[in-house]
Amino acid sequence: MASTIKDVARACGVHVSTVSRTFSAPHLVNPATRSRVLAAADDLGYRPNRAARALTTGRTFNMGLIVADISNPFFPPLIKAAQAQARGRDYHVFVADTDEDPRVEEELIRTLTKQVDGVLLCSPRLSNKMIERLAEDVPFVVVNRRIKGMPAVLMNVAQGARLALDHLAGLGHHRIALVSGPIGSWTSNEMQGVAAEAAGLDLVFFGPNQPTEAGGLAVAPEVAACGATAVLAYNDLVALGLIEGLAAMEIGVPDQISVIGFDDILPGRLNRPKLTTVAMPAVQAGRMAVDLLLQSGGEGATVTLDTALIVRESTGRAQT
Amino acid sequence: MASTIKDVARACGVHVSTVSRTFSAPHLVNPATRSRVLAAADDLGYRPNRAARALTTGRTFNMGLIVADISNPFFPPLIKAAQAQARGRDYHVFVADTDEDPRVEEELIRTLTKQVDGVLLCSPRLSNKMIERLAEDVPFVVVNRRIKGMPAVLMNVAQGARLALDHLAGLGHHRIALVSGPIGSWTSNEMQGVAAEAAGLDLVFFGPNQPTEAGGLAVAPEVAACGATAVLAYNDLVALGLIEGLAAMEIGVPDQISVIGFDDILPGRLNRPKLTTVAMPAVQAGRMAVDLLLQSGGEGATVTLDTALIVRESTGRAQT
DNA sequence: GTGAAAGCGCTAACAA
DNA sequence: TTGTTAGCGCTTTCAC
Repeated sequence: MASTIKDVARACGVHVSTVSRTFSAPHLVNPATRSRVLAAADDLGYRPNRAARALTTGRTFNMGLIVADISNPFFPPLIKAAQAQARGRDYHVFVADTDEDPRVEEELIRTLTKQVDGVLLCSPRLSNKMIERLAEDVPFVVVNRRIKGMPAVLMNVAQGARLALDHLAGLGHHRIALVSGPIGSWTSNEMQGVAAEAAGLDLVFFGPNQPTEAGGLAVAPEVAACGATAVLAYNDLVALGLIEGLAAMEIGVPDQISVIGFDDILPGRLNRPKLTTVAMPAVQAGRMAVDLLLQSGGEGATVTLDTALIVRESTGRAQT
Repeated sequence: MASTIKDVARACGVHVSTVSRTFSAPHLVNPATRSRVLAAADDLGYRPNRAARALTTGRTFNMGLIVADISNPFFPPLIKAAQAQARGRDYHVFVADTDEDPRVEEELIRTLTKQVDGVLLCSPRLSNKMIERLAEDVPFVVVNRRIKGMPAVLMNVAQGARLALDHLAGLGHHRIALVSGPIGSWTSNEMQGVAAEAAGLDLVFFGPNQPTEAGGLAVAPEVAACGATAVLAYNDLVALGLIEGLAAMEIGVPDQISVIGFDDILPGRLNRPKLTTVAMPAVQAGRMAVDLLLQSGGEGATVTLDTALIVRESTGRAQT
């Protein structure tokens, strides 16, 4: 059913290499022949087999996109954007979910390696050393993590955290709970870094936590008990879980406790109260990651994207 | 850097075909040789090139998953599940977003065809005729749509709609607004079919609408004005938008109007009031779709998955 | 049980 | 401008 270059060649009485040329170097073939070939190809519904082509050229026109959890609402917009950008460059993208498991992540990368021109690693859970090792076999662009000498798309979490802390301080909050994410998360570390140098604030640290609603729900009692009047959560999901847990204890947000999340995901925008959050430029990040991967020239380039505080309804003046 | 079958062959002094056999038909090779080959392969970090293998075997161990909008919260769990199931079968999956554009959808399928063993079409926007045509070149499994003779994974929307309507009737609602989705949506049609045969209920129809929060927000005034005491929305996003629009008009849910959505997406679970909804088995659908695609025997098999009403907080007794 | 040879669909020198 | 040839990495007869 599916026609090959041979069929086309036979159909218009030329050699296969001529057909090949019409597609990969059209200017090298006689206009008349070219149009004959094109007509025949169109007629047969011929499409070059990209995998076969890759065997000789070394370029697959495929890329991998590896992510810890597709259903974390933070990722879909990023995936969508990356996928769209890739399509614009005639690339297909393998999307793989590691289920937060480093072993799965490693195995996925290994099996993908030969089939792609590069892979986008989003918030990887693998160690730096392992990533560096794997990078010997396939080009990476890392999103949300900094690894020396490796192209990366970073979001300015520190900036966002400062914005958030300033906002809270401005509302009269002093004792603030910092609810972090999983161990080894780059984002978490950045947040803590900012917290460590925050002057005049009394920060209480909680972690590690699952980066999910459940994680937030679980720490809610501790957070409530610590005497903080505000909390900065690892991400919106955690923040939302936290709010829910607080509500179960009849603690109102923002009346009794203010809550800020990170990411700006859809559920936060729809929540009541609407979540105050640090918006992460996921769409832009997806696009940039693809560009960085494809412009082989820019080795080691690191892009840092701005974040922004979006004040909505989950933060308010500290109760006195 | 990346080693091939040749490298392994040379490393342990056997012919490439022996190495090939060790991986694809281990029982045909002498145990002693086998372990020598395996050792060498491991040593060199050899991984078979799947694309090259596909060239001879005709099986790529790749599949495509095409979806209209990755960032619609309904899809990520389905994608994740499909991806996980595929991984368990040693398959990789190309995920592509069509941006709701049929042309993009067609082009994507065409370029993917040679590179995959089959494709999962989720809520496709293409015409039946076109899908049937494309199916000549690559096996499909369609999700959320019925096309004669084509394997499909359906969710029992009609059942869910009946459940929802019964629930509302039981709460004393008679005049119920039906807020539909886009034109030509299979799901919308199913819902309307059920509505048409609902006895003793006074249904008011609104549509078509965008399948988003904005769509719900936009119809809120009309719905409020129509005198209905309850509404069945096309999906959760629409329901959420509706609730927000109603709130803006100071109409309380469920005190003044009850609202039911479809899908059971995360934002609905986190919303206040928590959304009453008809849960769609997205995870199961993703898994089943993969299974259907892979069990080539089951041609034309159609699976219909049950839906379930999840009563939460957005529905209550009709006000009298 | 293992090697030799052909071929999958395509590209890339090299000739003609 | 076009055809010839070789080969990408792998599998699969077919001999041995």
